[in-house]
Amino acid sequence: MTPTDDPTPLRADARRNRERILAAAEAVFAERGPSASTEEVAARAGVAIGTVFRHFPTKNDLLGAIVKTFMARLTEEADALADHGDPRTALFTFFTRMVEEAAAKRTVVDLLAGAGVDMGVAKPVQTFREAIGTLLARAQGAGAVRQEIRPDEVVALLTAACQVALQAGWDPGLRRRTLKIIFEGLRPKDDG
Amino acid sequence: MTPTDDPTPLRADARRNRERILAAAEAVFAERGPSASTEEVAARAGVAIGTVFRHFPTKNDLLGAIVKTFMARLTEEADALADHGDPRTALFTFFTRMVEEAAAKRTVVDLLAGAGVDMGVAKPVQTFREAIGTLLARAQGAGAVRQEIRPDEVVALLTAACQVALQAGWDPGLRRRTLKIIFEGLRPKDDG
DNA sequence: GAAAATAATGAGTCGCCACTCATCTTGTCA
DNA sequence: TGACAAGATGAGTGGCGACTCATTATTTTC
Repeated sequence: MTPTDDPTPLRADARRNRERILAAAEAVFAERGPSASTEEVAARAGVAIGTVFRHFPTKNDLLGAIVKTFMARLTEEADALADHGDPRTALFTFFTRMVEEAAAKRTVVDLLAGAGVDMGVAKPVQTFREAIGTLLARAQGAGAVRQEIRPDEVVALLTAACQVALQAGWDPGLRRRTLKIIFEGLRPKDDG
Repeated sequence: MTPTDDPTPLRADARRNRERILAAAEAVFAERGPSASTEEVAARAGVAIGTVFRHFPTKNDLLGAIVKTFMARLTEEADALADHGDPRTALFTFFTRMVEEAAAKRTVVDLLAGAGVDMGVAKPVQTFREAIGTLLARAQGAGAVRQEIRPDEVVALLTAACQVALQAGWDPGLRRRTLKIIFEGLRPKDDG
């Protein structure tokens, strides 16, 4: 379980380059989406193209690594809200925050919502869904969300909202109003 | 305005091929999305690749033609519902129908929601938005939708739902339940 | 401070795909 | 029916992008 006792520890320069590549890939894919070229990632990382492929044998592996990191970050955030936030608002806060970030995370949104690309991120995605489930359960316990709503539906709505947040011409006002409609749909009828 | 008095009417075989290409393109792009190759369209149409490019000088032109047709069909459908349907349910009926079709219309959904590809379909899209606006106004007039909701928000929600309907693993049950949440968000508070 | 192991380099390969054009075919019209 | 314009054909071009590998460079190790 400890990541430090790998069979063959990386050489110093290799470790450094790996980090640079991940950082560059995150930036490039965030801007240009998953179809950005590996060349561009290499250039941004200040590294030759071959080095990228040494660390990540296929482009899919690179994308998978990014998505895994991002999902972990989101899960952590959801867990923190579940532990320390107001149960009545935590789900809505998280939802809003994630949609706001969506525009900057084109790749993750595209891949999560997109065609059935697999790339071995099933486990992080599952963990993420569980974190959402916790937020939802707490909101329901506090009477802020209708009882019959299931985690799958929330994840679907969340994905949908993020997808649309990528669109051009989505000003913050429209985003806020659209989210409000979704939230109204989640709330119990008698909620003020 | 009459499309028959073009400067140079098409030859019989050209007219026939044009129709075949459009039909093939609609099918291929529906299945494989907008990244499907022009070769595949030509093959499905039973026509050489050069013929496709004679009728549609760029792939974008071909995509634009398909999208235009589809938007026109949708607009027509929305107008029909506005004229003959129950105002209380017409918007919801249309919404549901369009989302159900989304899985079969990958290209249109991708392009509508996607990056700012322009391809000269601005006018049909505008017309479509107006048709949605009519449906919405009638639903509001009948008290089936809250007054403060604007057409832009409905279009955003519609696009979002269609986007997500493309996902693998979306069974009809999940789709129905998710749409229900959205519809709850649109309805007035005191609505049964 | 070499030798050995590991990593970086980047020109090159391969396949895909939008698009072209010289040549052949077919519809049209007198 | 024959001549000509309009259209169809499909091998070819160019560019792009994922991926390879022989060579060169840098660490590590003793």
